[in-house]
Amino acid sequence: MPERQEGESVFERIYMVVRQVPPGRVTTYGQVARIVGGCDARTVGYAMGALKPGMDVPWQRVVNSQGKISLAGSDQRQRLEAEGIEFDARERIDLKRFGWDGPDEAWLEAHGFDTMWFWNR
DNA sequence: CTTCTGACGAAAT
DNA sequence: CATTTCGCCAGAA
Repeated sequence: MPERQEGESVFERIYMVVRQVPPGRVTTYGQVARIVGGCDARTVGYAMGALKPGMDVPWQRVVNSQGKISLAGSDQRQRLEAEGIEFDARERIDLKRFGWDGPDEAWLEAHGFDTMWFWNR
């Protein structure tokens, strides 16, 4: 079974996964937590909140399970629209259209994540 | 060492 | 639909 590498905190593994989300697609706090394993959606939120300038993580591509933006008063919506993502009249993103499928099995394997996620996704 | 504090989610009520 | 509850974090005070 996959184990965390020495020196890799849960936050660092969360950032690794979020960096895999391509422009024009979004993931959710819960989905990232399921991929990383060993943490929950709340932890992913904490990790995003702990980002510091220069960390190069596409935080704008992480939205909540309802397809809405959780961080009010930011330019998150503008950033996403600039990538081609559309919002409906209720400020929601259609996850069926813009949701990310998640990393492929090879990537999970190469980075020490549980590949069972791939089959349970 | 303890307490507090944040970008969440699913289920039960 | 609105609330409540509780769950594998990290850094600052």
